Amino acid sequence: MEPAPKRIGRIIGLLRERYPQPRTALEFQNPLQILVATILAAQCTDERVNRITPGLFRKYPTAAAFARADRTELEQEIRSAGFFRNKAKNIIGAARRIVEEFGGAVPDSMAALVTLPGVARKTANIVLSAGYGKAEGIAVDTHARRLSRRLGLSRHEDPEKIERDLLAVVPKDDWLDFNFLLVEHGRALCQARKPKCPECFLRRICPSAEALILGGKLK
DNA sequence: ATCCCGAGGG
DNA sequence: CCCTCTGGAT
Repeated sequence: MEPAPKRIGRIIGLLRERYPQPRTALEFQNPLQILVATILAAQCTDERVNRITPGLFRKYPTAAAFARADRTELEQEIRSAGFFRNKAKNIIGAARRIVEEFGGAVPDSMAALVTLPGVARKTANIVLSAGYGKAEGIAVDTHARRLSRRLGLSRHEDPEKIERDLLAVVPKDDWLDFNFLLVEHGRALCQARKPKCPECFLRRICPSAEALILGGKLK
């Protein structure tokens, strides 16, 4: 295998070729909406979140509206996303802090975002990139973790350690899109259960597919 | 390490 | 049945 710094350029080039418009599948129109949608997306498909959010954003158009929400009512509205008690509590708690400490506007820095309840680096990175077009880091979710490990970009399990490994090899100009590129590829081919290595355009530079090639199952 | 938690796929 | 879905707090 080539050293990571060399391979990463090829990987990103091939991913960009295949996924020319990398972006989140979550539907949103402003930073507050991508924040709420990302909180809801924990351990839940984007598709399911997108079924909930249109009605939610109509009913709660601002942080102040979420801050005033009846918790039990909100729990029922987001129930199908799972973890609904924690998520409702965090959405209301984050909205209240946004109103009280940030003048009603979702903060646009990592340091401020991670002070919101229910928001850690993954969610903050998504809000920064999708909501503000900024990148202070790279979001490491279940897809980014799985693909980073399969591609040999990190051996760690802990998302924060994986992010450090990624930040060390991914050129800064690619930080903004890198998570979305991995997620799109994770959904299209590199699924958790049955990755489609035989038809994957990365198979020749992927250690995981390489194992199949050497085993004679692939070429 | 454990808990939160519903829904769909295999 | 078990695994997975863009995690975070205790």
